[in-house]
Amino acid sequence: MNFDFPQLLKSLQLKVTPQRLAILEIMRIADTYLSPEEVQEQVQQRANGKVGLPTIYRNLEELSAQGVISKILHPNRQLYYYFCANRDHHHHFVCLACRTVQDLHDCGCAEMASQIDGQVEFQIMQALGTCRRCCTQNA
Amino acid sequence: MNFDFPQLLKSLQLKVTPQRLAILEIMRIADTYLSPEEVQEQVQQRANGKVGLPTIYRNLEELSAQGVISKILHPNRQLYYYFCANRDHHHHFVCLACRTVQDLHDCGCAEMASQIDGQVEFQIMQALGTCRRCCTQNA
DNA sequence: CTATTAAATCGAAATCATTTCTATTTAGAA
DNA sequence: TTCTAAATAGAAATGATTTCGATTTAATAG
Repeated sequence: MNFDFPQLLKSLQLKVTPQRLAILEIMRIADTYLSPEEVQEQVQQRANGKVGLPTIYRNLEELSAQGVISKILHPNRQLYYYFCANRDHHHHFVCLACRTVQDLHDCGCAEMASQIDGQVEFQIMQALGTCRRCCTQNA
Repeated sequence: MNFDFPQLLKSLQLKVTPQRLAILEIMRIADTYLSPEEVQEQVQQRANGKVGLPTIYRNLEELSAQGVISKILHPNRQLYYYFCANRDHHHHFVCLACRTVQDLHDCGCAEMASQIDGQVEFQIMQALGTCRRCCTQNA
């Protein structure tokens, strides 16, 4: 992963705006997944200024579409986002209690794809639950 | 799959209401996935009477939670439901064009689960795209 | 068959995450 | 510096989904 965000944005043909840089930086240092509103709060704290929620939504979606951050589908039907430096093909296990994310490497994606009679455009593979740490604490 | 819906409902400790039976029947005969509103329309046509949307939503969710029908997460963020007679562990490939659903058998779920350091509560595995038939037609 | 009761339904209204809209600003190219 | 397409801001709209209270009903027991 390229941590030179200005350059990263340029390579994606996106303008280098302070808002985008702030969003990327917040996402990078977060160690849990965040909701758009949480991203807004933290961006505003950091920048000491206002950033509109539509801007947050738009950028998170763009960055997610470009594969820079990953989207998390929560059972509560809200969207969350997570910055993952790992560029290899992999999936996530999401702890709903502490909001941490584990990378999962081995998967059957290729095997599954080979069974599909058509062209895959979206693929969702995600496990959600309670990580061992949280399981232990609540036991 | 048990197609004796009254008995099925009893086994799930759900009351056997005309609304539930109508929903199950509509889902069973549908050959594509349906939105809650579409289920409502078809239920009302069939029953020649009104059924409230909250009833539809509640029942689809209950039946989905019990594994009787499966939920489809659409990129447009709406929920759709699909009745699948196949009771074995499997996943789906969903055609966004014609709304048909293919069963996918081989998957790496077990392998993925074994990597997870925690307890899985929800697992989403779904591929969406365009089936071969639709690919061909639009080419 | 009737009484009872918890579950289910109805319809209206509320919710609220997300998106749209339009005016304004700004990054980046010329 | 000028220009322009892209990006942002703020307010407002959207619309799928959920909640609420009142009413009905399925199912059990007498």
